[in-house]
Amino acid sequence: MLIAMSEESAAGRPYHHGDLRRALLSAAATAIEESGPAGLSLRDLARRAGVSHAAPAHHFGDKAGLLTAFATEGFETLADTLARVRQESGGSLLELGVGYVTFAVRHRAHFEVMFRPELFHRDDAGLAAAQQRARAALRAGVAGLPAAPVGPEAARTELAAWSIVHGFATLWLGGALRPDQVGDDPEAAARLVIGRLFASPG
Amino acid sequence: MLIAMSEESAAGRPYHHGDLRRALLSAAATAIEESGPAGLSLRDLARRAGVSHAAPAHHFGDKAGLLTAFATEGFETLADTLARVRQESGGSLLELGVGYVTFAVRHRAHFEVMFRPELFHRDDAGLAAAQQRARAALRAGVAGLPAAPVGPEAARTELAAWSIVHGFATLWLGGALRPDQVGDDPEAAARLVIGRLFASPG
DNA sequence: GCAGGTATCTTGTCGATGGCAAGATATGCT
DNA sequence: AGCATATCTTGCCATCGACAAGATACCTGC
Repeated sequence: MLIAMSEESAAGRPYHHGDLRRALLSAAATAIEESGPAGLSLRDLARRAGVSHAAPAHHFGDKAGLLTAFATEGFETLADTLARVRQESGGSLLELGVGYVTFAVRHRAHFEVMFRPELFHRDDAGLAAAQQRARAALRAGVAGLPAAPVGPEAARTELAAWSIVHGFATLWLGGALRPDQVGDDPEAAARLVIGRLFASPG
Repeated sequence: MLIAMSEESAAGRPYHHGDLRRALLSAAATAIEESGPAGLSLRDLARRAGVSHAAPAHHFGDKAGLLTAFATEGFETLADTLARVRQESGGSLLELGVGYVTFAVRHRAHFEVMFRPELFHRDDAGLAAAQQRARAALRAGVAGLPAAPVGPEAARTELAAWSIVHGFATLWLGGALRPDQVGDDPEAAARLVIGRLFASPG
């Protein structure tokens, strides 16, 4: 519950590792980027953090618990990213979509876990709250359009926007898009694709 | 190499199981629908098929080999589905997109493996051929539009269409869409969403 | 400052899994 | 009929997730 970051963290290894929970989540990102969520092993994370094989269970209960925390972290980062983009771009839905893709590419490991509910505890309260935050950020992007749709049309627009950016991100991460066809810059490619759906007002 | 479907298959169990390869692929679909690709176990498949735990390895080499065959099967079915839809709908890109979503929902297990290259051998020749077939079916849908785009614009349209249907299917399968917001009929919801991108010419 | 309580981590174990090796058995070709 | 081969079985090992029990360091209350 408290942050036990003493001066020891600078010198030797902090006591009882000091911040194992964070270290494990960080190691998980690296491991998932290397081998995907299916190849993740709690024992491998423990080795990366330099602790015994059973240490992770204390912080997360089980493997799904760790991935629940990992997904929650992802949804929070996504919500923050979208909020910041909306601020900086003046409410452009195009830029919001590009921000979504940017998040997926830069936080590939998180993104790959976030939408795979069989990997984590989908009824976790913190997770649901983070999901709501991210969802609200997306909705605000649609609601803030100059010619903002209302009612069912708004929901449809939101879902269409979400679908196209989510689909592009997923296809990109899955390696389904040949570099010689879409280039090697995911943001530029995303901008062209999303532009096919919405003309940028900003 | 040959189909050993003798008259025994009707009476008792066919000898040496008869068609274990097919039985394992079929069992894999059921198992993946139940627990996702990550929870798949070769030993569980062997139990479902009534053979010893090492039997699957003979047909597929390893787990990734089985999933390679499984993904190939998926791409072939997808290509067939898209070709049939294009025939029946008279070349409507909207209906082609709906067909993509229908495939994903009705062959959920296949779809969940097909775009996760870390699960299979991505350099497999048969897999690549099946991917090409499916990809060509999608491209033909764009090329057959009444006002068919050409050059880079065609590629952009193709990618936008693929992204929006793939994204919608992925979000639907991942349970990210609340039934009270999009209903419980994926095809109807997909039609509305895709319609946001392309007006149906058919 | 110290003693009890607690959070954190370790060690040991169990059942299950993937993969490999070696052997058994049926099939088909000659 | 006999032999080569495809198919399947048995046995084994390293690894994994989960659990139980114990050790260690911290922290609170006095």
